Amino acid sequence: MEKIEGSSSIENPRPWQSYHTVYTNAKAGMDGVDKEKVQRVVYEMSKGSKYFENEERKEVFIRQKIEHMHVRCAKLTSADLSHYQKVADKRVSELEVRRDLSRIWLHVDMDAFYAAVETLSDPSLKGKPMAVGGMSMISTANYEARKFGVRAAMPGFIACKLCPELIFVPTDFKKYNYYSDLTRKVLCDYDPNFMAASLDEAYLDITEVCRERGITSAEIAEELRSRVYEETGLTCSAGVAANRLLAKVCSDINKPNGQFVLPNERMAVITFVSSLPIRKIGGIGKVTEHILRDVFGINTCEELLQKGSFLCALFSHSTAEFFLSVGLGLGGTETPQVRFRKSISSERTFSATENKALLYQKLAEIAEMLSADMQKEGLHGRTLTLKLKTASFEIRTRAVTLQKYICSSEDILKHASLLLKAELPVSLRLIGLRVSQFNEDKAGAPSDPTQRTLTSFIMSGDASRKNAADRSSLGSDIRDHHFMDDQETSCSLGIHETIPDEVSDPFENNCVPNVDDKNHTFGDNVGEVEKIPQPSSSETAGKVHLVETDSSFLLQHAGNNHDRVEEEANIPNNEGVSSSNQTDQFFCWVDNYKCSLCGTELPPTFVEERQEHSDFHLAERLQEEESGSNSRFHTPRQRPVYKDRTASASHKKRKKLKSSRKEGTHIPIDTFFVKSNQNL
DNA sequence: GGGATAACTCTAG
DNA sequence: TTCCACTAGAGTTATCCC
Repeated sequence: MEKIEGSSSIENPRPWQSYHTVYTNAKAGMDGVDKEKVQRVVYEMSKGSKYFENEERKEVFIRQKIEHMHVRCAKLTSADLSHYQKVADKRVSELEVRRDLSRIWLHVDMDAFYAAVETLSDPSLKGKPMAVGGMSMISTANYEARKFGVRAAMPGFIACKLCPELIFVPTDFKKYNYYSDLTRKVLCDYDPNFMAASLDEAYLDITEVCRERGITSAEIAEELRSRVYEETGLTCSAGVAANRLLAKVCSDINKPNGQFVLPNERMAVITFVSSLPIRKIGGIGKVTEHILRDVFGINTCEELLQKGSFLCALFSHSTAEFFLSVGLGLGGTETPQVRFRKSISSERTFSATENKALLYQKLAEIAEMLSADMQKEGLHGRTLTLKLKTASFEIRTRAVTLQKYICSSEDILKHASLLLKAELPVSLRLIGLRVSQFNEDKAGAPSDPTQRTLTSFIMSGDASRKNAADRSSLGSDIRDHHFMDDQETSCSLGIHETIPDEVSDPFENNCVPNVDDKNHTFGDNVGEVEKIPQPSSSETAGKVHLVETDSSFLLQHAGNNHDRVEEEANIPNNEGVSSSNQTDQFFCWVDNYKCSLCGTELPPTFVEERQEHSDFHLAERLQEEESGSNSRFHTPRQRPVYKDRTASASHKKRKKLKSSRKEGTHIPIDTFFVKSNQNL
């Protein structure tokens, strides 16, 4: 999507070629697929939709980030580069010292798991293109369907276009859990401490079983796959290597029903990763690949090492280290002990609506579902996060940390309603709720978050160091079999302001619809994780940060509901509403395209973004004026309550300025390099 | 300066 | 005809407060 906006089919006869979807990376069973055709169909089916427009917006921001990185690269002097080359060399040396070739890891991955299970249940599906899922989204597709370009995470209606004969089968997680359990019983014989990554994937340390039985890892893999087939009738693929990251890459090489063994020798590893595309690495997704390729010209893992100086110069320590370790073919080799879940959530998509009663009804339903899940697990948490997806696919999250641990649907709904209320009016297509910061009492009785526990007291001493160490030894997506003990989560004795639980509750005065109506259109609430209550050592009382950080908020709400803003935020009447007029006095769009103040390019079609952008400059100017008079910023904060997000106009403006991630020239460049799987 | 918190982003299955 | 899910973890930045 390099230049979709404004381009016609005459200017660009193949606009789909630049439409970056997640469907363009290689996937097992899709070698012979006509990729151009798939891209064209996906593009044709998507263009013009709200989803597509949002993808365009996201693409613009990524391009801006890439531009910023180009600029930063260009500013690096030879002295800088020389310095960062030394930094990179030192880190590579340190990483090399830590290379561990003593363990043998096997990654087992069931072939098209859900589809294979459905075919077992209904043999008439054999040989026919089939997908598990529905019109909105496909969970997985069998290999016959993949030949047409149909794949997981693809909307069903697009899949239909690619393969009109496609058979849809609804998901049935009872079945998948049953077959997953059968498989895991086999895995236990090879590594009782195996790490399940999902229902259909697991990592096994087969070092001991190889040694005890005196056979090779290839033989173990053959035997294991054969036993899984005998027990379940399902095929799987396996990868064997010295660490989990490489084992996962290897399991994909001879898929389906195959295996690949990478010898535990340094040279073999180095040779293997040298030509390996970075996208094959778990943790490097569409965006990271895009940036590494466009900014640094990096396509293979070897090039990560070659460009080490640039990576160390432009990325955070942990991110740069991850890239270098990938270049060296390093990954996790230790088996973590226990791991606890850190959050639990529930979200549902529905037809977009701005009907308040309907939105509160959806919220109530989700609160019910979440509460039921929490009670099943005996979980109580005190941070509640509301997730919203607007009709235009914009994602917002709003969170509150409470003084007490909650798990009842009433408590969840009470606080969630307050968060939602602050966002109204808005047209939404998704509402989600997440609870985190669980208590330590596994029996379920909420503990007092203000009281320090012995565990947290002991563990708090080197919290940050231990967290860093954990990250380097654990694949974060190993989430459902052995949860890491994260009791060392940092804590402090600092006293913070907290939300009184008896806070004035507008929800109680709201007309919240009767939640008895269970005939909602929500899909199955599926959880595939073995959940273990997580202790929390965070002992400080929470505080509220309900101040909007999205620059669009002030504008949106000032424009849509300025009465409320005026009343709640005490903002002068014309501050938000007429911002564009004020801005026009010192700001314009050069060539109707470029910001006269900062040079950010935004096409005329990006109406909302341009509005946000101009208001950003207005806010910036106002802030300058305020800081000149030096007044309100030094006023002590009031005790925070829910209305705090609009309690102080100056406060709000300041926060808005600093965290406006949508504002082109002020976007932190390297904020989004997440390596959730970096240690596999 | 550092811990806690909030918001956002990326990734994976 | 239908028109892009759900769950979870982790990293980064900004802000507040001590």
